[in-house]
Amino acid sequence: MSAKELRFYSRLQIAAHTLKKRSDRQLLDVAGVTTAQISALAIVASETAATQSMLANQLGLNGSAVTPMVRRLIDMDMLRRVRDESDGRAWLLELTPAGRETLDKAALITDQTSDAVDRLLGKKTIATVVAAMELIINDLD
Amino acid sequence: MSAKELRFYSRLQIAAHTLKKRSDRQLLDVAGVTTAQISALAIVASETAATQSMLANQLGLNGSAVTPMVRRLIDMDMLRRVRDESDGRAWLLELTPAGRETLDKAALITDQTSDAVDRLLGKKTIATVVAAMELIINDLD
DNA sequence: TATATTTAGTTTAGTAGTGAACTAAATACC
DNA sequence: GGTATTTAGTTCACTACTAAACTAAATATA
Repeated sequence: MSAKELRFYSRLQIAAHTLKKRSDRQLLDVAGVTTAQISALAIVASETAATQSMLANQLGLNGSAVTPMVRRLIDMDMLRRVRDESDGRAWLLELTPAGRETLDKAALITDQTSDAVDRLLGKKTIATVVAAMELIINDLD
Repeated sequence: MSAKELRFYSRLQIAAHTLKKRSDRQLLDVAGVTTAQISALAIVASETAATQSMLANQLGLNGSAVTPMVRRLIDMDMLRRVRDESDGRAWLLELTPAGRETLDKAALITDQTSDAVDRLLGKKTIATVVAAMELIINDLD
């Protein structure tokens, strides 16, 4: 059966959306942030010199989506930004203590979700799906 | 490797978003509609008595998302709606000739995307991924 | 039959994304 | 060194989603 016959596109979109909805609900409840915001905080935490364009790149987003997202995180006191000394156009992003605390609190939820996915799909299927997602992200002409 | 270690959630979200972005661009260019709108039109076309709650259900959306989506499609003259005789709360949705024409035109693009996915992933992987997405949609507690 | 509950759809305020057009800094190039 | 191009970020108008609170019709129940 082909991608068309199996309605690959629809099922991928609906599954991603269903999982996002569930995670957003739990995260908002426990840590007061959305999954998109946690993704951004996680990237900033893992990079020594995070900029907005790096964020856009790693999240697969347009730069214009990152501007309001960073603004909201700054308003929430999760993130701080300073001008990059070596590039007057760029901002360097860093976590505030509150941002780090939120990231830790959120990990309790995201780990639970991962465990549920492990139980539901099994390691072999997870590896196959992740490899397929990598191909779609990087190699779809 | 577990879902957590492989960052299953992130990769699923980014792949779904990347594919959506690409499809939206092509569809808007050729048929003047988005992938979300085509999904809605496709469901209305396949059901004999489509209502908004059925649409919400099949798309995994909240009902409140469907109201403005249907309104836009009616404004674009792709969809018509009439009160359900047997249930005074519900609307019955049907395609206009322009809606059917758009759906046909869009199929040229969505088929191309499916073909690209077929070449990129292969039938076996596609079947595995679709089965995994079904599990996430239906069986994630 | 009257009341309670469920179901279909809407409204509102907020988050999250797009693409296009823009400013300003950095870089390439002749 | 001056011009052209690229890159970082912003703004704008738009689509698209959420949860919560709502109206009104349908259904269940005491």
